Amino acid sequence: MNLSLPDQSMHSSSEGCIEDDKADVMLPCFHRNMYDEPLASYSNGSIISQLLRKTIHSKRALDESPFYLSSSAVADCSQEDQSSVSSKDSTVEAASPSGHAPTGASPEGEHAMSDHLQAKRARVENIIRVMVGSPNSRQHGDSERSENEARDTREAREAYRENKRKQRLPQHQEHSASAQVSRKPGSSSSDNCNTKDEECHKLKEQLHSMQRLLRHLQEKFLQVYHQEEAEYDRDETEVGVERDILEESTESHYISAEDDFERKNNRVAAECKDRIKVADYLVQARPVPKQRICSSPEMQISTGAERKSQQASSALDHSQAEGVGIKSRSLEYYESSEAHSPQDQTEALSLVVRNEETLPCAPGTLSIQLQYPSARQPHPRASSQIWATFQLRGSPLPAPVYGQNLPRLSRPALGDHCYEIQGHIQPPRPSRSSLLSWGVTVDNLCLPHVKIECGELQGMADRNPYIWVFFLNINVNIQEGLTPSHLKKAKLMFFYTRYPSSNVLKTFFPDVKFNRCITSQLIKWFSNFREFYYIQMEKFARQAIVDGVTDIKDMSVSRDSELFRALNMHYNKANDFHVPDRFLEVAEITLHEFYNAISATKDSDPSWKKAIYKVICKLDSDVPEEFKTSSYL
DNA sequence: GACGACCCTG
DNA sequence: CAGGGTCGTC
Repeated sequence: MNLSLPDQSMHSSSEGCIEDDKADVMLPCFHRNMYDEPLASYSNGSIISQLLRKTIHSKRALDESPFYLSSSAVADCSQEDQSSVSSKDSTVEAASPSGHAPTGASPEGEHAMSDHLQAKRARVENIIRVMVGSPNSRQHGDSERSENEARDTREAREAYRENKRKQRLPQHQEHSASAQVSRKPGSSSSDNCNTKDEECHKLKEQLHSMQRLLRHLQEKFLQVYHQEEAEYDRDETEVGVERDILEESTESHYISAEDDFERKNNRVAAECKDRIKVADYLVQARPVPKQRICSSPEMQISTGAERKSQQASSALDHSQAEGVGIKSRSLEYYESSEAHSPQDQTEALSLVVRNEETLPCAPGTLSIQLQYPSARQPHPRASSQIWATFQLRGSPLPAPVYGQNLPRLSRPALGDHCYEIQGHIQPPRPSRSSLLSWGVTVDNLCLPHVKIECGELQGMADRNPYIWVFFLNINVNIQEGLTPSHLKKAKLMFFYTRYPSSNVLKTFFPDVKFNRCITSQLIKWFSNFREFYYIQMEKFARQAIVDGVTDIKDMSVSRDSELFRALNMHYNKANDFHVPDRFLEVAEITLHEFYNAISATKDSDPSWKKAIYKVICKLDSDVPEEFKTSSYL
């Protein structure tokens, strides 16, 4: 078994390098969807929303990144699209490979067009109108402009009654109208060929304008992502939830935001506030029978095939099928090589067991709180975020809850705007009847309600693309507790730092609500890691001496060496993480330190290792920023 | 005395 | 990996 896989860098395996991906952010969307797929596939909402959804899905590296949409970006594209719309020359026939005979593009020629073609044109214009300005936007300030445009269009094409009718359709009918577009095959005469070519050209221009918009949005996204990496203070956003929500609608803090965008932003905020019961949204848990937990582990464990299948599902599939950006999934832990069934997890549960004996467990509730960011947010652009805090309520929650597999946010396969809850709430010891109330999977716990709420949001987003600004930044935090994933993350962090400070731990476990116990436990973890590390070093150093090694130059640590394999197996059991070269260097230095000390018989001193510890402590390196992402693993 | 690191044990 | 004991530091 080759334990050193140079190509399995953490950047490429889980997130992808941001810089590398930057150029291709939208390619999957446009290369495939924009030109190849029929527009009917976007019938479930605005095309922009759908495209954003797909595009975002292709950019998983931007998870949890702050994002804001500058008004200039919107204005640019809107202007382009508006002009395209007002050209009144677009049609979906442009995408048809069949081609049709040309026709005159003059008003006279248009009048000669068949009613059928006119109807199609009207529908296409309607689609474009949906893309350019949402009904919500029209309601709040663009209505005059839209109506004027519509009136101009009608005046220019008096004969287009169909067009008139379509443009007056209420928003819920617009979707169905747009869905009809590509279902009707073209049947125009050959006289329309020139017009169609021109319309084809116009439509492509509109598509390109949308492409530019998306590129602009994603550049902004990346820009903010990089600027905010080290600045975010989660605690600031967790307090004063409702007050902040209220304040948010009147306070905008975008550095480069212009009035237009701020107005839209506040409008969306107000809309969210009205339509969502933001704070204190409690969903009652529904306990499931004990047998379901104890005797049906397959219900809790996703097989590899299942997981692949789940991950293969696109964001569109999930979103359209369920209308929600939050899904549950079996905990990654159970799919890893560390444990293959709940019963395998035993040793790490002592804390939980200890607590559950003193804390009665009643049916839990899952609180979903969508928060607008605090006005005290240190970074102005962070005010474009919504925080969705998942919090267990309703009964004493065993704390710390390490080993209990609380739902956690994970980098989703669904897209950056779609967050999922992974894991299950289940008693760590299924045999304990006192914990049956926790024996509910997240699926059964609350997701139907969550879906409803998120479905509302998504529906809003479909009608108003601007709300995607907020969707993109929904973040989910569990309130407290360390999960097996946190342990795995800590082990990987050990490759960089053997002596992390509590501040470092807090920084790199942003989804953990720190208290004294949590901090101690994390520190204890690293203490255990060090213990294993130094034991291995001493063992191999002594073995080298026994083997007759006389020069430390003969003691190197490579990815093929037995020492590295032992360490890698301990900290990176799944071997899905590319251990940094620096760790090999530190390991080699440590090995040499032990060798030299033992050779000098310093080990007769009871505290002979302390000098080595001091040396190794200084070799700590910075943990990559990527580890700050709670769903990094 | 609180806290953390280390050591040892299970 | 957790718990308990010891020791050093503040």
